Amino acid sequence: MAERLTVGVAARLSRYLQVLTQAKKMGKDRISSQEIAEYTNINATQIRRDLSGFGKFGKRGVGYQIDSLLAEIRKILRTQGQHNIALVGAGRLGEAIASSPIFGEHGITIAAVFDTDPAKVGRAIGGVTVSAIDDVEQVVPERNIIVGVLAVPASSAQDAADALVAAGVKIIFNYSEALLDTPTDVQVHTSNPAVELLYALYFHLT
Amino acid sequence: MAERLTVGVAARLSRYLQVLTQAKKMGKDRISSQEIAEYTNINATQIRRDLSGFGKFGKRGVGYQIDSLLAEIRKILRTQGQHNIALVGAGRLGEAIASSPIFGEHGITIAAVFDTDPAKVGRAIGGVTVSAIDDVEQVVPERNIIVGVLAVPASSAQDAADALVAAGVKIIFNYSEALLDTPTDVQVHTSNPAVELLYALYFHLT
DNA sequence: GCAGAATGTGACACGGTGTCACAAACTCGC
DNA sequence: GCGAGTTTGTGACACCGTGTCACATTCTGC
Repeated sequence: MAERLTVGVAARLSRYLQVLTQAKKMGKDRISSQEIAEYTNINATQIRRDLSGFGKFGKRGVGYQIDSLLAEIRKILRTQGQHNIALVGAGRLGEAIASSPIFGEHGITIAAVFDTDPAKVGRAIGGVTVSAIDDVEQVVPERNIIVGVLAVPASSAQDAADALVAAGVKIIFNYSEALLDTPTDVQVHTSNPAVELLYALYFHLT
Repeated sequence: MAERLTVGVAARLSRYLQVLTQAKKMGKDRISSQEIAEYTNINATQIRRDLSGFGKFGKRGVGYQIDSLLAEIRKILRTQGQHNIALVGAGRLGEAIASSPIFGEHGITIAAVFDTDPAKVGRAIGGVTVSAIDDVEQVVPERNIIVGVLAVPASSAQDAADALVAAGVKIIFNYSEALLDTPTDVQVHTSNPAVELLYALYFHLT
């Protein structure tokens, strides 16, 4: 119950969350382990085993009720409530992120947007007013934010990361190619589409 | 030599590629397994073992020469040459992707951009002229493209994917939250920041 | 030439993953 | 209400990737 999940299980559960959310949007209300397997390329037996380790969520002969399974997985991942995050960078990428419905679907709210460019401060993107980067230290603790998303050029990524860390952010999603130096208690997730692409290409070529 | 890499090894090699590329940009020319370990959270012994499986690339007491190690890893991943990719969607996200230097750094060229909006066709983004989506079937084979990147809303993602698949694309990077139905010989990589965030949150909370 | 640093590699334990097989439980049609 | 079909839940087991310790080897710099 209170055991820590292994990275593998947690990763797969997240994946199920994604599939279930979409399946629900498509109007389905039940789903079988077989169907999830088709979308995730994860073995159906493995899926059932992952889930049955936490309780009996399915009905034999029927499958899983999407709504209740979603709730169960969120409970397991302890991510049921609302989460506030901060976005740094109000450029094209920042705007694209802010206006995406993808976060809202999973209970995540972009509660603050920052930019260094004075011309952008005060404008609203995705329903949030852009603040100056200097306000980070005040706004971040105030709104209980522990996750920051960097949508800035590589050249200013480290500065932005430093500001977030100083304000108490513990998880950073870095959408620049820069490597970030951060304290060990801060998790950095760097997304590098180019490298992921090379990785995918390798498996295509073999 | 011609063995297939396991997914774990390939994933780690990609990660090294990312770190090495950045380290090179920072002006370094040598790097130790220990330094790579700090940036990747991968065990230093594991790194050395991964690399030594393919040859003796490092010098004892010194470390690895970044340039030559980059070349070796690219050789192992068989991604040395130039790769052309297609981008679908010339909105904010598409523009952000097209103008990012991240692909060029790894030998990837955005060789075509498509959009359904006639107002965007003909405009240039990231140095490439936007084509109408109907041109996909002609342009994609012509430019030897097997990778497509979807930067479109979820509602049109499936249509765009269908067009790419029909034109011969085998690998799709999906930046919408939609689940895509594709033939089994097409790899789909769906990037879902919200789900990755929940995953990261779980480990922070424990 | 010596101290220090970093690689390359053997050995080994651990745990996650894939897989087969099968009972149990549910739905549906008749 | 019965039987056919479907799908979950689970035991058992083999396999392999991963982490780790240890240590010889080799290089740099002084």
